[in-house]
Amino acid sequence: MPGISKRASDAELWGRLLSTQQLVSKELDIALERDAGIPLAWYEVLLILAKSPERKRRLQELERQMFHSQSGLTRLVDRMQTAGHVVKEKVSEDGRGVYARLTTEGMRIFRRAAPTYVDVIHEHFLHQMDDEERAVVARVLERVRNSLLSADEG
Amino acid sequence: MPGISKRASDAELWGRLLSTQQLVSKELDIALERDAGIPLAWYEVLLILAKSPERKRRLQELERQMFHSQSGLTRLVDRMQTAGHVVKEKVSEDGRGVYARLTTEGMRIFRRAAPTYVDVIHEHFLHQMDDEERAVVARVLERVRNSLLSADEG
DNA sequence: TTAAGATGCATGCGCATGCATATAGATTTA
DNA sequence: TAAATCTATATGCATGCGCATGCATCTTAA
Repeated sequence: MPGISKRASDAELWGRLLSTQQLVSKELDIALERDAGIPLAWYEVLLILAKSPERKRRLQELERQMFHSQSGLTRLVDRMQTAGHVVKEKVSEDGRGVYARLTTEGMRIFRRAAPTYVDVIHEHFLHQMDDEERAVVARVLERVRNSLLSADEG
Repeated sequence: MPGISKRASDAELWGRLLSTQQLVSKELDIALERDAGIPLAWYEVLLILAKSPERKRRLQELERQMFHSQSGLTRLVDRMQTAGHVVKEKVSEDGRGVYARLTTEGMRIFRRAAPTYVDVIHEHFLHQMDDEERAVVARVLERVRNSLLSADEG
């Protein structure tokens, strides 16, 4: 009954993606908390800022690159500022805007956290597939994402 | 430079999985809220219960099949009971245990929600890949999940 | 140049979550 | 069989989130 088993595995595919994401994220969060004392959400901000010119980025841009609401991002950055990892700075060209800028301390924490993050992703995710499988997964995920992003426009 | 682009796409692969999961989940949540008036988390409970013998399941078992803490599950079921979708019942063989049982109303809501759920998963996820790709993705995700589950035991 | 609307961020509020702990019942052990 | 231990669920508490809204600033157009 290839038809039946095919349908069954189809129905499960989304569930597998979900549990994979949850398990890897949980693993990342625990490892980062242990090795660098920060939650995963903070690492994601540190990563974006560390790759940005002048190690700063407007909240607005952070919001688009992350999956947080606007208010959620404001407060996430607030907490990181309290912890000394970032500072908020006014945007001179736009009186409404605010930059989040990485501090030296924030950069230090990022450097400590990065190897942990990379290790977990490699060990539990990337190393579990060969080159060909990686290519297929990348292609499929990209297609799915584009389908959703273009749907949102309408 | 195949080496460089390969590394670049590797680094992004986890990010793509993450954003795919977030976008599809968001889409599901919005669609279910609109068509059946329930959040995604409720649908997941309804689905498990609807497939269970006598449409009931112990909280303990629900907890294992879902990604919620024990207390989170207690309260999720509480809210669904308040809404009339499930009832909690004592387990006669174990005085500590509690069943969550689907009510007629809960089943009604599930029947209304199911087509929406299935449609979104198909349109935005399953239909975005062919049979061969589906097989690869299923295989890879299963391997990743097993790697994480066996790691947790240690 | 000024009024109408759009944009960027902050904040009050209520909800859901997880952790730690409490409680009640089951099981093991001496 | 009483005490110790373990298990299933509930609950107090702190935290983080999103929505709705507020306020300041920018843009547009007549």
